[in-house]
Amino acid sequence: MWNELKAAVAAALEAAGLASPERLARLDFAIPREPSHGDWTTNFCMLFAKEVGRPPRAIAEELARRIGDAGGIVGSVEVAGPGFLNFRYGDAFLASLPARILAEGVRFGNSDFGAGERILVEYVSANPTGPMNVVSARAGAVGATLVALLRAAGWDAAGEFYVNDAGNQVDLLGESLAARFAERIGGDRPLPPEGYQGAYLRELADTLSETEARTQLAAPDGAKWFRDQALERMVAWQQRDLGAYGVAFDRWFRESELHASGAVSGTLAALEARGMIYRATHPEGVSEAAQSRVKGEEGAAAAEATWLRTFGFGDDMDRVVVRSDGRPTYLLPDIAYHRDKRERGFRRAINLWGPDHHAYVATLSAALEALGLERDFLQVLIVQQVNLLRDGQEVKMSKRAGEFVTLRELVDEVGADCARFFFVMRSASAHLDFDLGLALRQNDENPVFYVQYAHARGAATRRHGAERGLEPASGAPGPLGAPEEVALVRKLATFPEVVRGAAVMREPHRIPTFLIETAAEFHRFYHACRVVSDDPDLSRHRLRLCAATQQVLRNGLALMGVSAPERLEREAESTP
RNA sequence: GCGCCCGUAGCUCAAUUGGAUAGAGCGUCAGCCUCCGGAGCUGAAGGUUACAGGUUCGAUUCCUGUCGGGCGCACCA
Repeated sequence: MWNELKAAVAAALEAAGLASPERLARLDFAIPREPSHGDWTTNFCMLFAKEVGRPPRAIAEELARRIGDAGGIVGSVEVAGPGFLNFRYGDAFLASLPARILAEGVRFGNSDFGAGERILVEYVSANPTGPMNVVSARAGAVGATLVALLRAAGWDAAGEFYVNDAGNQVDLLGESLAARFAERIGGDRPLPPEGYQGAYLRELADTLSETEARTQLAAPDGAKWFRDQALERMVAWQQRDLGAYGVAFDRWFRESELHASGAVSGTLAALEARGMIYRATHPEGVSEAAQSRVKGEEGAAAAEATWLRTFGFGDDMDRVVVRSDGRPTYLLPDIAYHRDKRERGFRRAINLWGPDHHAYVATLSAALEALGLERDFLQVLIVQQVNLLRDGQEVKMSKRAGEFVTLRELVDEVGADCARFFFVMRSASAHLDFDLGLALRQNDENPVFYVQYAHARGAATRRHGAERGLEPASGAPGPLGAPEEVALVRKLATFPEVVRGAAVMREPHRIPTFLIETAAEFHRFYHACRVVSDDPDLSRHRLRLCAATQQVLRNGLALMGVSAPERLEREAESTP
């Protein structure tokens, strides 16, 4: 519908002699929140009034006269307020919409807006050194929904998990596993001072083949074996937990691949060739603000390191890419990884990071620009932290004490549907309070059930109709008599635009918001309009409207990976 | 000290990349099932959008400052 509107207005602009490529590119439409303002609106007459040299209302009035019906969609156009152009659906279009929705089925809501542009969403990417926490759970829900949204809106999107399997954290993990195995057989191999203390490593040690592990414990290069064992089991564990959560990635990309293929050293060479690399004990490029920091610290400046000129590309100082001892910092493989993404043909990369990495956004963006990638290649979304509550009381999460709620525990307790809906429901950039008690409650405080109930209620109504031999209408559009019917159809009509907007803005939370509103609209309709009645014709048309609503709810829930049950099991009444 | 994110009804949050009269849910109060699932619906009360300026036809949204909360701050990832 957005496309049809744009074409109609573009033609009117052309006819009025006001068209230009720059203006057409900025031409946009929105759905007004106030129903009396129509079904669609655009403010562009106000935006161009100055440069055209005419009052906005005069431009709007001229265009309103020239705009056609946009392929049967638009019933009326009016000029309102300071120069808004408001469009209203025609009755015939609204009446035909339920049938259109059912004909499009799972594709209703999709568009080609992304024009097939390739885009890679990297998310979760939790270090394989311990169980995933609730922030990973949130990132998993948001990331998976974002990928689904981008695909629905016409992008060629893929989801990827970056496995940090090359740093010294993984070495430490292997050492910790060796220590736990030694402990199991009564051997002497102390846990490293910075080692991982969680109970999961003891469990993991128990699954090792005893003979093999004994041999490797004694072998001079046995550390590598423990490292690989620990890594593979941790990654498999992550894959299992995320799978149970309904989050699947197109690829698990390993950092070690970049080292093995020479991509890391190749990236350094490429940066060098662009004159972005120098060796020094101190950074050459430093902002005034960071200057005091550099002077304040003295420990790091013993020997020459290799620096990258990120200062000048938006970072506040240059950064070390190779340490003075010759080992690369984390930054260099990160650059190599993003270079690899670009070379695989992705035009854009979206990364979901935790709040503790937000300062790193400027550094990596600057580094990629220094490498010559497009300025808009990387987009980082910060997924804010989660405050876990239980009936209003904060759940303390301290890793040391081991009271740490994992993704698995969360899914086990509230279910994947509930967890995913709650995480996607709030904008990713805002801190989130997640109340475990509330999520478990199966009543009207819980929006997941509210939406699922609307779907199940539609299904129950259709079952009821079928018992009387009434199936949803399949022929010509029926009249929309009651205002509640019209309101519901209007709401369903907005779904493609909600999907498009959520994808363009990278705001998955708009989907659950829409679903809650749609469910409310359906419940209102259900109360006001008897669906299965003595009038078979009317009954079949209303059953079709139920079916169309279910389709939209299902499509929206599917974007979030949440199920749309045909029936909800009633909670057993505790009263006898 | 510097940087980034956040601040909206008693609580949790929306508000369509600057739009028209700031909306939902919960909680509170008052109503609605002889009828398709009451896990529902209707109504009431609740606001100086933290505060002070600025930009313009128009600001919850953008800019500056103040206050409050969170996170980060040279060869750890």
